[in-house]
Amino acid sequence: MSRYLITSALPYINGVKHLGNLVGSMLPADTYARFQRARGNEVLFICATDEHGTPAELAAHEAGLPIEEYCARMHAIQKDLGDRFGLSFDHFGRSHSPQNHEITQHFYHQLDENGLLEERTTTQVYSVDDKRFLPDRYVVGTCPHCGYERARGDQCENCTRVLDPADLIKPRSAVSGSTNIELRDSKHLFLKQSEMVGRLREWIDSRKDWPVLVTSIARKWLDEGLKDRSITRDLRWGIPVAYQGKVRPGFEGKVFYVWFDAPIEYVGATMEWADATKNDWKRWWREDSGAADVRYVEFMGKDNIPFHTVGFPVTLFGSKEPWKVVDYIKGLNWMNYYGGKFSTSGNRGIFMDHALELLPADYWRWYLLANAPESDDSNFTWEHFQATVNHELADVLGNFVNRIAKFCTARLGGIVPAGGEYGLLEKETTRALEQRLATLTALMEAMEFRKSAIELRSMWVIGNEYLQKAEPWKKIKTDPVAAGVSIRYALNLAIGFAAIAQPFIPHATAKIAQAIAGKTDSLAWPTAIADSLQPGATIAVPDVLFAKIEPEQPALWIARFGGTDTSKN
RNA sequence: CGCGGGGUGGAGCAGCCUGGUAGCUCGUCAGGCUCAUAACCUGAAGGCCGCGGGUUCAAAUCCCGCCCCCGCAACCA
Repeated sequence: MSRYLITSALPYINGVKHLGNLVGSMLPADTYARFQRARGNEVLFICATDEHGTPAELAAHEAGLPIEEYCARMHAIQKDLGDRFGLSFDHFGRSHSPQNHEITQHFYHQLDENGLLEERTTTQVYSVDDKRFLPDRYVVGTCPHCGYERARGDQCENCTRVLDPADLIKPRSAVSGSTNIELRDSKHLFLKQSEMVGRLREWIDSRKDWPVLVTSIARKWLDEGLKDRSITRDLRWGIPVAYQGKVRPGFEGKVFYVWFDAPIEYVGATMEWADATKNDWKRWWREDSGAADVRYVEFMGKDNIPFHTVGFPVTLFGSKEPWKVVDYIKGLNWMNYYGGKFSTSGNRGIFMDHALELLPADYWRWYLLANAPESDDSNFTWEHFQATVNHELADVLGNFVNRIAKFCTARLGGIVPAGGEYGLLEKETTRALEQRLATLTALMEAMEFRKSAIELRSMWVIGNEYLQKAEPWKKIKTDPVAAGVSIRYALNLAIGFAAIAQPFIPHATAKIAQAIAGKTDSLAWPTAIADSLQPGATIAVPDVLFAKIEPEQPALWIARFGGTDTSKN
């Protein structure tokens, strides 16, 4: 038995996540966690909401709630949605937890002790009316290059030029619109990443098996020369720049930058889990406390890769303590919606709560994983979604289970038939399936979900082919024993199909296992196509596993969720 | 010359690293079956593998140049 620490990129707190976020990290991570558990491995699957930063403060302000309450509510909503999507986190924490305060401040202290922090004064935009410093992107004004009037302080959307907020003509606050803004000096802590380049490059170069997407992004940053990075911000909401209760002099009213404390929350959330369940978090994170044999896998969208290949490792290495660092990074591209980005403000795309109002979680899980943006960005369309669900889930898998269960019930009273031996057809079918099972297992091990889905579907098709050749509906008239053999074999296949599909569609496979085998516990990952049903046992016909999406639905959904307008949001 | 990813039958993808009959799903057409969610199974048509050049006995695959699409450029997360 091996031990797997699996983390998913932390969803940001400021709203319900869309399907692109889901397929970009949480869902593939869950599928891998379920697969490893089914194989009998010890798994700790960690996720959390990322709660700090300016957007959270502004979203809370918009909602008319104190930031603490806003985050608590949004956390509860995201946790509930995750549960309903079947995301099997061992713990879904909060980056604002006391545990994360403690461990973030610990890392700060270690980095400081090791001489990797430096105080520097920077000039920042301050909005007098908002009584707050503004991140560059929250300052808007007229672009000095092209005259675009709503250029952001970091970049002009119109001419794409990179800007400095001081360049803007007639700058104003994006928060309140106030023009009463000024530049103020502010002291911040910089992490001397530049001193870590050699160590990081050595580490990245040693990761021979990482995806190109991941190493190329990481190398790009190193090649360009790592800049020292400010790890503090002038905000109220966040983790204070303090250690053991004492605020660093001159840093009153400042907090750590979210990108410093967010990855640390992987550790923080593990501490939350350990406190809640009386477990030992160090066993998963400290190589001097038993974590040396842990395989640590991180899942994230490509936008997150720099922070996990550079930012977080700098923190861990810089502490000069024996922390577990990531062994493998599964980076995913974007899933687009009709060729454009999912967008909250533009009312484009599907969000987790809306998705579940329309259809059960497994429909979404299957479609998203079978079309996961692994080698390239992928594209969501309702037409494709409908075709995928109807054919692969309803017609191929659902119908296979349904036809054999109904036949057994109608002709044999739902009793698993005894007697007879498997013949050539069964043996050939088993051999074909076991070949594919070996491939599937390797693909799952490699986190190739899209290809795994193809393999799964191929195995289900073999089930239908088998019935077509075995023809129990004919044989039952002439050779009841042979018909019984076919039915018994096909029922066992249904259980096997449920076991291998469980990481993808856990709710439906639980229904299959319950109806056919009366099993309520989760199914183990099979190593062979084996008989698990007792002859003489009673089966039931499961309710329709996957109802079809009606032909007229896509047009209605496009009207509701957008889909024709691909202009920029 | 900023960086990265991609361009393969009507649609969506695999194959490229480790050159050697171009594979899968949907769609289309024809047939079979009738246990089943008007489902399932079988077969067929359809591709100068973005463009140009090079290496080689042989290039979708390796090399060079060009064109087009997407994303990212570190104080948004």
